Amino acid sequence: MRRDVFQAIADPTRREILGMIAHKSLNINAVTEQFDVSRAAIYKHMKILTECGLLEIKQQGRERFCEGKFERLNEVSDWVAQYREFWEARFDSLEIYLEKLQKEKKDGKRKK
Amino acid sequence: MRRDVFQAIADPTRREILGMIAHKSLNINAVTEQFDVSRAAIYKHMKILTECGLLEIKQQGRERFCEGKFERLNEVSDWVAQYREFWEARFDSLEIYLEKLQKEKKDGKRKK
DNA sequence: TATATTTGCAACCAAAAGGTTTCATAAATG
DNA sequence: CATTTATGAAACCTTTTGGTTGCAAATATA
Repeated sequence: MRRDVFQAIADPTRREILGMIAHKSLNINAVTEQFDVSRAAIYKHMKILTECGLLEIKQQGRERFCEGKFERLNEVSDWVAQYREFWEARFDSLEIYLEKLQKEKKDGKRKK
Repeated sequence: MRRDVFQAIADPTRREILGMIAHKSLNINAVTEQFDVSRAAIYKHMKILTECGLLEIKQQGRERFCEGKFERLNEVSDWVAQYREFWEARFDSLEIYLEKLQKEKKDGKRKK
């Protein structure tokens, strides 16, 4: 069975899971509650995410907390980047976009 | 059937196809020659790429030339970008990376 | 200790994905 | 006009995917 990052993020449920645990690690039941599929289905998605390094599971008592590991997304980022020159406009404004992101980051920290 | 960019680029053959036609549009047979699957299989991949806007087919006589349309990759780019802060190191060096890219672009033009 | 909670995983299923062969059609060529 | 070339697409097949139910094991808790 193929198990790479591109395949992992192809499924919308898996992308949602990553979104949910990005800022706060959750146990498997907590994640399951957000969807209307069974725990087993969610568990399988998590296994796939784990197998390709996008998620890490840490046991704590009888619970398992899921934590996002986003480093591996650089594979996707790199792949997309090689085509960035083909949608030039966006490419040219990336520096501005970057500055905006940095600013937002600072503002976020201030609020906390 | 689901037909979004994430699903489209999940298949390695489809990613290869995009790579092949990025710089030079090719007809369907020319693309097929690069793989060891049937023309029909490649045609199906191309149909998927077309349906989600990553590829455009232009008829010219009895041939159809395939041309990459990479704008839609910004959907992927945006999705990944929201997690960039989680692999901080890369984020911090993005400006440098950008400069490098711009430089390479200029060098490329010079060579031609 | 008996019970409830949280999880791992097997067994099973329907639909989707990726592939094939085959045939039809349209355009270019001898 | 007959033939070759390039393609579109149907019919069919196998494997993968995403989902289910059910049960066992481990860890809290009453």
